[in-house]
Amino acid sequence: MPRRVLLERHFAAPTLDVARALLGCTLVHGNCAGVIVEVEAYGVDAASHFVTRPRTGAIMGEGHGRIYVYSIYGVHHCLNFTTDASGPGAVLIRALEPTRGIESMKERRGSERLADLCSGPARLVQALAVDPALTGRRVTDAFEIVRPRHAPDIAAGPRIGISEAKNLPWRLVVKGSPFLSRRT
DNA sequence: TGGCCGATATGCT
DNA sequence: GCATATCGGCCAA
Repeated sequence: MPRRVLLERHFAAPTLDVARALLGCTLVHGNCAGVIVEVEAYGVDAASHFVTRPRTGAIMGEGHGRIYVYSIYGVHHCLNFTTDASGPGAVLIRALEPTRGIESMKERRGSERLADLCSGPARLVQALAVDPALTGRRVTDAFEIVRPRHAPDIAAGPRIGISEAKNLPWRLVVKGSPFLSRRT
């Protein structure tokens, strides 16, 4: 049975295509894993770190298939994978359905409730113990991303928590998942 | 060097 | 639904 693992070249596609492909995939990091149920695409739009954080966000334009972990509101960190061989881009991982290492996740998160472990970009970074120092490394060095047998049903809407470019429907979710960061 | 703002999470009303 | 902690990144001065 073939392993359906994403390779560096899969991140070379346009950002929205990569975002769609990531939904439903199992993201493995250390002893923990979860199914990706919510992502957001960022390019050169007004809400993108490539524009608003020209120094740290420059990594979005320096190749694809790289890890970009940024800090926000002081104590939080969020995980992105860079995309698009022909321009700046990244996909923000916003929520997972926890599948493996759940006891570790509960300890790190200080919560027993399954839906609180990875339902938010900073929550999943804490649950999986993603190290911000991984920024710049290859995605495949620190993560294994396994495709689902069947593509999930996807819904799109505006991205969360931004003040610019609110109209772009670049937040993609697995339709009906109870593990989203917000109800749709 | 100071000040502003943010791709958030949490707790309270 | 709303307030706010908390500090890195950025830029103006």
